[in-house]
Amino acid sequence: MSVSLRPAEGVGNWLLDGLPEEGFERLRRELEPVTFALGEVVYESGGRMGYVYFPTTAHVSLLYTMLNGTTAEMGLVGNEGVVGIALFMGGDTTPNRAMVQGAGDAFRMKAKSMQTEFKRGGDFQHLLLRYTQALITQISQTAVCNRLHSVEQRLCRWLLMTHDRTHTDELQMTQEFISNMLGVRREGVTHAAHNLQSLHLISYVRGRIKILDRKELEAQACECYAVVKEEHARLRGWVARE
Amino acid sequence: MSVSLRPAEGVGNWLLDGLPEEGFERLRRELEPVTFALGEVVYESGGRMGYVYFPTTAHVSLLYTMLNGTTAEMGLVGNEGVVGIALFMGGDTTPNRAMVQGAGDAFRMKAKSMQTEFKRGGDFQHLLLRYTQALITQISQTAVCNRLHSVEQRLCRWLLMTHDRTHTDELQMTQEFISNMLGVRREGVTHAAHNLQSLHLISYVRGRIKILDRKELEAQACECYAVVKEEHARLRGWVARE
DNA sequence: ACTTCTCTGTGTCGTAGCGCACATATATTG
DNA sequence: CAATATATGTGCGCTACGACACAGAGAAGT
Repeated sequence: MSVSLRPAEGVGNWLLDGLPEEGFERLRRELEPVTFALGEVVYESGGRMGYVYFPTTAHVSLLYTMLNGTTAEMGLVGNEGVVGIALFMGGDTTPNRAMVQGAGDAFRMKAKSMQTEFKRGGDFQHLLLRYTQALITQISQTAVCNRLHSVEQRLCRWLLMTHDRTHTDELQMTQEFISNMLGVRREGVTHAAHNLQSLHLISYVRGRIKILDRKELEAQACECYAVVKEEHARLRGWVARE
Repeated sequence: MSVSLRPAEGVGNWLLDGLPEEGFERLRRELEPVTFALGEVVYESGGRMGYVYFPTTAHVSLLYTMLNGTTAEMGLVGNEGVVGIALFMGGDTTPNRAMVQGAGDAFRMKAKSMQTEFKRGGDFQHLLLRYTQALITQISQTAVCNRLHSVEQRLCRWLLMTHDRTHTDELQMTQEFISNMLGVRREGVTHAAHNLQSLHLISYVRGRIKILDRKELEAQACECYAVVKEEHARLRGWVARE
């Protein structure tokens, strides 16, 4: 009991690592490692959700597809959170789709187990709900951001959010892909990305984007990035570190 | 015990009325009626939240103000829900503001009481969480809607959402006000409203808008209205009634 | 009745971003 | 090493919407 089976740094997911030892020990039997490939669909809109996923190195995009086929992202989940909140919120499904945006690993847990654990009502429930609130902030900010900010500002914000959930400075994604996330044309992304490249904030070739100057990217992004990041930090019970 | 102190139709708020008798009896001592005036600020961004509010005839807008002063709405709460979810989600505050958009009544409950009741974990918690998920859907849909749909479509959607939370066919609000909700210029609203009036879907004069043809408004609105409405219905455990 | 305010209508102009068409450059495959 | 597929660059016309400026038409106060 006094010796943890969990590596000192934790398993790599904030929610799991935020648990006290005893809480984690019970949960760990329910966790099963999985690997996600780029583009894999985690949940289909309205579809049955058999598991919740705690990303460690993977990250997952929450997006909505309109009747006419156009898409836009409303949230992004990395190792700070969990994919599948509807399972413990009581809705079972959601009208949006979840898609792997960065290949990598995660732990999954059966829907049933999650619901049981959630109902216990202790630290785990607390963590999950606080995370959910942070996600709500993220989605809310996306709503206003989509309305009020330019493609270029939003691209900066999006690159930063993605970079935060990635372990390298090189993101693997095409402009076409990004356009589906931002809900704009591919050419719009090309244009904005071109600008950022000529400012030496990023560089890219065929589906590989390198982040060159995070600081400047943050300066070019809209305020939304900072708002969401600070709220995530606050809800983790931390003071954001400079 | 067998005789309810609650009127047969309920108190007028879905969450409160969704509770079984015993659950409600305990809660009712904590509830205090309040009246909201149009434009009243319920919560300031980041401000202390002393109460949660269960609207009955009032409705409240959740909105965000950018640094440059422009605003946009991300959600709307009427008698189907509760204002102040951060209090039970564990965040205590949110970065957005809540403002009364339709004058009327509500019940309020002290933050502390709410947290205590929520922790009991029974039906009340269940209802609150399911409502929260519906709200998330609403905000999500607003995010994609803001990105992909025209001012006129969004105005239709917004009028319908507001009408759903109002007891009359006459809404009291200026175009200037609506423009702050939709995150567009006042002239943009004037233009769209003008169109809708010439199609005889609405009529208006100086801050009074009459809904003339709901059915057609729904046809002119984007799909977002229906998606959110159905999801609300589903999460109430009902089948949407035609 | 007169002034003042608030709300809505309208026009002009600038720009962001869309749709489409197509050129170019880099991978991948046979 | 072609041939083909994929990713990015670019130009053009169009539309929605922004910023600004001001006119007219109820309300509301004096």
